[in-house]
Amino acid sequence: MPVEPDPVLPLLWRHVVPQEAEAPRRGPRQRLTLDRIVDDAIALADEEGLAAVSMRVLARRLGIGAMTLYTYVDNRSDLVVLMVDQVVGRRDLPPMPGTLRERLRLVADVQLADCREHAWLLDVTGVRPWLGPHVGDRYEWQLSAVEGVGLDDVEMDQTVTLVVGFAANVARSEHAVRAAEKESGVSDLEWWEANAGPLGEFTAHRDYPLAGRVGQAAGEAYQAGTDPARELSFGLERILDGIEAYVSSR
Amino acid sequence: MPVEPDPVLPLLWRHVVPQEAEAPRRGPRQRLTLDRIVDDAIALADEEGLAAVSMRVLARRLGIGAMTLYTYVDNRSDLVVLMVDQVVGRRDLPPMPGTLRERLRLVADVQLADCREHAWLLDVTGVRPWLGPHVGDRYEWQLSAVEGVGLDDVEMDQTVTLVVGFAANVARSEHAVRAAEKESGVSDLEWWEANAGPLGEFTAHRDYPLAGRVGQAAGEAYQAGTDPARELSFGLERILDGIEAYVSSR
DNA sequence: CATTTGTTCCGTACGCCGTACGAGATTGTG
DNA sequence: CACAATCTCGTACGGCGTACGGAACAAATG
Repeated sequence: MPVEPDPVLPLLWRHVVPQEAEAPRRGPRQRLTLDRIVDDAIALADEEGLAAVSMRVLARRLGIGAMTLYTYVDNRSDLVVLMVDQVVGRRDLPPMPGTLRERLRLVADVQLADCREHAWLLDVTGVRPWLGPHVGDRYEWQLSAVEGVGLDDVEMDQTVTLVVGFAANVARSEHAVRAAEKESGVSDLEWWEANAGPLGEFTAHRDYPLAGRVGQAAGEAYQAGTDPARELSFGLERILDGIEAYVSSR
Repeated sequence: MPVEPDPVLPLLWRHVVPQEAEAPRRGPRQRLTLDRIVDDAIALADEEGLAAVSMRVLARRLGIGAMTLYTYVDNRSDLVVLMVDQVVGRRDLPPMPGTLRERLRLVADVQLADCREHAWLLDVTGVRPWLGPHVGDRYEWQLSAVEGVGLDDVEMDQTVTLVVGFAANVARSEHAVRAAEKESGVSDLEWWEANAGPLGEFTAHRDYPLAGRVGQAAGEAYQAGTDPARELSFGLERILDGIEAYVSSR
């Protein structure tokens, strides 16, 4: 059985390929644009999380019937794909600075900023990469940071993946705390105040010499929250050291 | 309003603290053990994914009524917390080898293996870390890899986070492909065969000099799938280079 | 012994979810 | 004008988590 082309692709690339959208179609005009719908879906996800973007809630927000959404989009997961590409396309990508180190730092900063502003991006799974034009633009821009430094093609991809993945992990750990607070309705600090006692009784039955000491230090450092960039910097600098060493060794 | 202690904690630590579980309780004995329930939930998640672990389906698998599950667990998210700690506790942790590099490689390998065998771990979000005894054991073990090399406490945590997070990202990218295949019912290869044409028409309207070249090379390298460890090695070795350089510079 | 009390078990029901289906309204085409 | 295609959207189905209440049961109490 042959596989049909994915119907979400023409939607993703709708602004790149003007196509025959100009041909007048029968029936009433659509009252909304797909851009408007996806923008509202993004706003909703920013405010309430990806799970809150249900077809009914989004439709009500847009002032249309729930099923009307399905005349714009085949299903919910296609909508999420469109959201990702559209939100990635919003950021205009600064020109690459001079040194490799500065370039990769910029790549990480941009990724972290996007994931912080749209934490639901971290919840998007099961999407084939490299689908939409803006994601393509982003990948192209990221690769331009490591072009011409002596890496082969596969290594370029792996380097970008490494840096971008690390930035996403930083955002993910931040997001995990917020998500837990939101789900339970209890702030992180309140939770620890209420549970330090019971937890202490339990851990007393086991030995956690390192975890106890280090966990506390890391928790305080995080709680102090001096520089939000601080969490990023240690890991990122180690990664960049490793990449620079590799590049200059060739 | 004071916050109550989290009722999932006694469940998590039930095997560590024998507590008053021995006291005979009124009413009929519970027909199942919590361990059995969580084990079945883990098996179900391994087979069908975390989303397939619904209270009804799990209860049917266990041969009990759906609502009976709530006499063992307060709610579904508590069940997931128990699943995580229990599955993390299954692996027995090998002793740490001699060099820092070997140690961190082992930490990464173990993390990757767990995430590959139980890909649903990557879907677990909103869980406060450091909750259960086995997660604590794991963290203790991971920290022992970087103990005594000259890092301060916060740096030890960041180093472990860096390595573990990278291994998880490798598993995540593998999982993303499988998840997309499962959701759409179309294998990755089939999808690209069916969509290479349309996608080519779209990308022809835009310039992706690097992304086109590198994406193809990376895709082929992945498709060839020579050594599964290969994907891990490049990024991990760069990270370890960076960590070693930092450690020896102090 | 009988009664009370706290548990376990679980059927029913409510309000969510994604979405299949089909009826009516609206528009361009022959 | 009639026809055909398209948009809009109410209804409905099967899933989800889980609140609630009743029945069965076993230990504590009289």
